[in-house]
Amino acid sequence: MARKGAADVAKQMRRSIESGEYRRFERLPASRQLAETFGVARNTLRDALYQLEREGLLQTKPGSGTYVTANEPAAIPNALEQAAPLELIDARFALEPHICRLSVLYGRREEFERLDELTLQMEHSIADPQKFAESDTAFHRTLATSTRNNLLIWLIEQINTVRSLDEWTRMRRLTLDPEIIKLYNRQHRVILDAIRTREPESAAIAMKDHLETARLSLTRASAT
Amino acid sequence: MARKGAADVAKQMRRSIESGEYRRFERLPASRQLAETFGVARNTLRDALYQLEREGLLQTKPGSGTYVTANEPAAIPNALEQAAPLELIDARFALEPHICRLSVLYGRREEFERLDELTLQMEHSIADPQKFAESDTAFHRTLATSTRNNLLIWLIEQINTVRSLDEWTRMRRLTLDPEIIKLYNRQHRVILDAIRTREPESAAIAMKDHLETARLSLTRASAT
DNA sequence: TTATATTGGATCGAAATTGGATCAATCTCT
DNA sequence: AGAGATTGATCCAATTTCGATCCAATATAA
Repeated sequence: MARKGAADVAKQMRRSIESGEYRRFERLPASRQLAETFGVARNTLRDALYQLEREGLLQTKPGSGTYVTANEPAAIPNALEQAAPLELIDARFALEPHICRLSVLYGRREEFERLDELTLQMEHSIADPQKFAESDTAFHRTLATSTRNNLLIWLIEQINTVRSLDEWTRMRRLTLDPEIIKLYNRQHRVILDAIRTREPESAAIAMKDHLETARLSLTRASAT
Repeated sequence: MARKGAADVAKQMRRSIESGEYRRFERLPASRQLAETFGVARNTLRDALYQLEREGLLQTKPGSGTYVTANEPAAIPNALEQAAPLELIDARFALEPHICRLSVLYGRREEFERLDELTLQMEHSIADPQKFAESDTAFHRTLATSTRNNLLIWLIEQINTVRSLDEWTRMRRLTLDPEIIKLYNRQHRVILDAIRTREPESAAIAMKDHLETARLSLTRASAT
């Protein structure tokens, strides 16, 4: 073999196409540019393209460009459905602490009152996991809303979509015993208080604690 | 340099339609105006429209206008298309530092090598904002990939579709002068080094610095 | 209804961009 | 050392894009 390899480039491009980065009918960048992007000679890149063309993924027209002929867009929404429980926790770990910080900055009084309401609801749902879960979802959604950041709101919505899937409701029945709910409620209080007193870092840390608890109860449940 | 082809315009419009930016039965802007919007000759734009018409997405009536005929998937709602520049920065602020931490935990050597490659490319693109931006996008995408978290990867993909929109390319032209690119390159190095030496918090902090810089240059550009 | 403006449709040559092809030099692995 | 792959460079032919101009169909306002 040698340094980079036409096969390696082909492999990488195949993944890009299958992942939906390039979709049907779309034109790939020019071969000269693609070669530079992959850090490879144009000759090698053309070998890679030729390989993919023989597989029926691409079609290249002289003087025009190289076009994607096949592709399965079904892979995109699957990323959400197939998300593993721990993957979801990690995603929330990334998003929600910062959402707390932004909520401190941009949140409005009426949203904080709404959060207070939802927390009260959860505190009255200690024996009802179903109702607790609904309020909990609304709590995190409202938190996202209070950032006034449409993109973040949308991202949280997507994550909530995952949480409402079948497997997740089952998982929740396993983890949501009254003791856990009480703990979650205390944590929600801490988060809300920190936001109301305008302490961004305290709020973020409180959220991290909350998510850490969720991760623990999840791993414990899946271990049994 | 890289001229924009009809297929590229078609790609953008296809995604705009599928994302719901243009709704069913709605009339598109006039072809002359659309051509200017895309920074392309009217001839090229018409080729793009013709492609989309053959795909059944559009229908054009001489003397009247071009109308959207299909648009049901609604997989990606408006929130993504209408995201403001600062909203996007905040979303990345939430996601990417934690992605750095996860990359330290789960990243593989070949991905770090790919990141190194991309950094080199960016360091050779100081005078070419277009190429820099492409490599930059790939850098952050690869970073997400290295977390092995499909949900996070998907979220970053969604955000990247926003970054590729028209307004963003225009905004990039305003902010990406050689000095800024050099600074970004240094920051990318710091991030990558921290990940390679397995220092999650350093990597996260470096990423925060990087995004803070991006935010500053953005606010400065929009202030002028 | 009529006049005017706006829309898409079509064509043209010049310039730019694209993929196709080839070759000697160099590198990598056996 | 030898076989095979990669590189970097050059030239070529096919195609596209551009910018401009003119035409026809429709929409709008008087």
